[in-house]
Amino acid sequence: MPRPKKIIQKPELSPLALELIATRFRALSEPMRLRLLNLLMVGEQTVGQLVAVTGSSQANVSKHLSVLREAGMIAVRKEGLTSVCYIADPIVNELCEMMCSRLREEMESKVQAFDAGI
Amino acid sequence: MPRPKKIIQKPELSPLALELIATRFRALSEPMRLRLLNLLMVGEQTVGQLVAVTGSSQANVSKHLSVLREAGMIAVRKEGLTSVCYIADPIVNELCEMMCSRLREEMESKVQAFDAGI
DNA sequence: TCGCTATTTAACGATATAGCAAACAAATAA
DNA sequence: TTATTTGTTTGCTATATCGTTAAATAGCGA
Repeated sequence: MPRPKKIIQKPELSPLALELIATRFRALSEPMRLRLLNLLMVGEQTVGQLVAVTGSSQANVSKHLSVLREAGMIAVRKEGLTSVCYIADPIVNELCEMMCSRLREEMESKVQAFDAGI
Repeated sequence: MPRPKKIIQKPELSPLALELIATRFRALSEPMRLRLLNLLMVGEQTVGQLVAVTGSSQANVSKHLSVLREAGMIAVRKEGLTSVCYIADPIVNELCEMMCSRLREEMESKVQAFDAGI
C-alpha cells in the first residue's frame, strides 16, 4: 500500500522557540549594545569603565547591559561598589565575528565588481 | 628603555560597521521573519506560498520579506506573475542553527539542574 | 483594451525602544 | 550619622516597527 504523498520536511519551529531566538538576535540588533559586547570581548569591565569608554550616560549603559543580561549574553559580578561585566555566552564572539567577516567579504566583492567595471 | 605601558587591544568597530551589523541582526530579531527564513531553508518558495503557509496577510509577509532582502539575507527572482524567494546568504542557516542549538543546550542544562535539585 | 492574479506600497493605530533627566538604592568613607 | 560613589529604576519624548486595510503596480490572457 503506497504511503500517502506526504512531503518530508523539517517541522516548523514552535512560536516559543521563534520568540526566544528572536529575543537573542534582538539583543544584538543595537549599535550601542554591539559596542559594549565588543569592548567586553577584550576582557571584563566595570559598568563605570564602559560608561567612560563609550561616553554614553550611565543610565543608558545600564539599561543596555540589562538587555544583554536578560538575553543571557553577559553576566555581572558585584565587587563592593562596582559591578564587573563579562561575556557569559561564547556564542556572542562567534556570532559577531561571523557577521563582521561576512560583511567585509560582501564589501570587498563590491569593490572588486566596481574595479572590474561591472 | 622600557616601552610605554600601552595596552594592546583591538580597535573599536566604526560606527558604520556597528550600524551595518546591527541592521543584519535586527532582520533576524522578529519571529515572523525567522519563520519565513526557516521555511526558505527547505527550499525556495513564492511569496504566495509563504503567505499560505504562514497564514499571515500578503502585505505583512511582503514587508518582512523586503526587510530580509534589504539586509541581504534573501533574494527574489521574478517569474512571470510570481516572485520566488530564496536564501541569498548561507550565513543565515549557520546563525540560526547556532542560536537554536545553543538555546536547546541552555534549556537542557536547566532541566538537569532541576532534576538534580540544585 | 479590459479584467484577473500576484505582489508592493501607503496610510493608519498600537506598541516597543533609545536616550535623557531625575529619583532611588546600596555600599563605602568621613 | 551624613556624604560620596556606583548603579539601577522611573517618567518622559521622539522615533521605529508590527500588523491591518485600502489603494497602486505589474504581468498575463481574453
